[in-house]
Amino acid sequence: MYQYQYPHPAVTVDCIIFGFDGQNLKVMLVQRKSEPFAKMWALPGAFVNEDESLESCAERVLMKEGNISGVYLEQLFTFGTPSRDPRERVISVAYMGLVKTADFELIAGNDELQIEWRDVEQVGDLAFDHNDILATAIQRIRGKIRYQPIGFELLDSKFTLPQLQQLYEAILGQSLDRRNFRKKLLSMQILKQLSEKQQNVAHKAAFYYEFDRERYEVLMKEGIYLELV
Amino acid sequence: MYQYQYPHPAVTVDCIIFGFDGQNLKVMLVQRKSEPFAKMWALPGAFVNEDESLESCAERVLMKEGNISGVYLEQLFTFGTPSRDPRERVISVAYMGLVKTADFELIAGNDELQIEWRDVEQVGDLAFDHNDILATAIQRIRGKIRYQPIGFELLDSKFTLPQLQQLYEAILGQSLDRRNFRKKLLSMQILKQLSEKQQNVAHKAAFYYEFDRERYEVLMKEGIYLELV
DNA sequence: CCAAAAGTGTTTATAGTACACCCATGC
DNA sequence: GCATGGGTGTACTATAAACACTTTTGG
Repeated sequence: MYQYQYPHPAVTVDCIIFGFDGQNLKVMLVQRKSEPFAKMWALPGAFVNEDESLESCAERVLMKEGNISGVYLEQLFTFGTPSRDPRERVISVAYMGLVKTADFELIAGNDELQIEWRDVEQVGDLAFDHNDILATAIQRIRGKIRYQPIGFELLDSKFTLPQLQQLYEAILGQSLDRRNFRKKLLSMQILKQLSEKQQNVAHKAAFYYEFDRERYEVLMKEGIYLELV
Repeated sequence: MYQYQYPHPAVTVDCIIFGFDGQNLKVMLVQRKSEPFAKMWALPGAFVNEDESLESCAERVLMKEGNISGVYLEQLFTFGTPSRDPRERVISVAYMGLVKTADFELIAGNDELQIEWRDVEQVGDLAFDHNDILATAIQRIRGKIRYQPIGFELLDSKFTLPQLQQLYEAILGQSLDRRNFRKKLLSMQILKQLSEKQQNVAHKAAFYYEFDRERYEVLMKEGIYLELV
C-alpha cells in the first residue's frame, strides 16, 4: 500500500502509434481484456512507474506491444478530465509515435485480447476518451507534417517520391500536384537520390531516395524554416 | 491519509502567465516562502485537486494570484522527470496564459513572499525545472504568434498599430518593417479601425483598432490559414 | 501494343521584401 | 519651429499554382 497525505491521481501514458501501409494512415489499437471497457478497442498505454520518466514509459509501451525501440516519439497532450476513467482519477499523458509498420511485431499484452493496425478513417468507438486523443493526434500530425520532416519516420529508409507523396496525401486527406510536390521537396535538398530503382513494376520504375538527416540538421542550425507542402 | 495499491505521483499545474507592459514581454513569478527552493523565484502553481480538471486548476491559480478569470489559457507541456522535485515524484502540467497586466491585481499567496512581473530576458535561476518550462513557453508563444491572433490577448481591447507592432517585436526579438507590418495585418481584415485616436501624445496621434473576433471566426470556418507576420 | 504510373518545364498569379518622404502633435 | 513618432506607395524578387505530354516497364 502506498500512502499520501493528499489525494494523488494515477498517471498513465497512452500512445498513438501511427504507421503507413503504402496506402492509408494506420493507428495501433489493442482490444481490452478486462473492465472497464472490456472487449472495446483502445490505445495502448501503461501506468507510469515510480522512477520512470514519461518518455521512458512511452518507450516501454512500444517495447511491450511490438518489441521495438528507437522510434520517433513526441508528447502530444495531457488529458485530465476527472471522470475520464470510471475506476479512479487517472490523468493520461498522450505520446504520438511514428513507426515503419514492417519493423513492428504486434504482440498483444497480458491485458489485451488482440492488437492490430487500423485505418484511421475506420476507427469506431474507443474506450475512455481515446477517440478525443486520437483526434488530437491526427490534428497534430496534419499540422506538423507541413513543416517538419516527420513523414520519413513512416516509410522505409529507401522510398520513392510517389510513395512519399501518397503518404502526404493520406495524412492531409487531399491530393497534391505531382510536379509541384517533387519540385518543392527536391528544392530543399533534404533528399538524396539513390542509383537504385524500383524492381518488377508494370510501369516505369521510380528512383529510390533517402532522407538526408545531416543536411537537414545543418539547415535547422542555420535557422532555416522549411515548408514542405 | 490516502492509500493506493500502486504508487501514484503528485500532479501539479504550473502557469506561465505572460503580460506586456508596452515595451517588453513579462512573465509572472512568485518568490517561494518555504523549502524546497525557499526564497527562490518560481512559476505560480498548485496541486491538482481530486475533482478538478487541469484547466480548472490553472484557472484557480490565476484567481489566487491575481483575482482574474476568463483569460486566454492553453496547455503547454507536461514535465515529468522523476527527480524534478526533491520531496517526491511530482508531474507538472504547464499551462500558458496571456493576460493584460492592467487587469491583474498581483496578490502573493500564503506560500509566497512576493509576486511580480519580470521581464522575460531578466529571469534568473528559478526553482525546480521552471527555467525549462519558461523556455518551452517562450518557444511556443514565438511560434504561435505568427499564425494565431493571440497577441491581442496581451493588449487592451483598443490598441494602435504601433503598439501591436511593438508587441510582436518584443515577442519575436526582432524588428519589423512598419509599412509591411501594417499592410499585412490590415489585409487580413481582422482589425476594425475606430474613429478614436490617441490623446496627449507629442507627435501625430495614432488611430485605435480593435480585434474583429467574429470576422476571424468566419475566416477560420472557411479554413483560411492566416500567417500574421 | 497496351495499360499504368513516372518523370519533366513553363507560364501566370500572388505574396514578400526593401526602401524614403511627408504629416500631425505637444512643447 | 523643432523633435517625435505616425502614416503611406511602389518597384522588384521570390514563391506558389496551374497545367499536358513523353517515357519506361511488364504482361
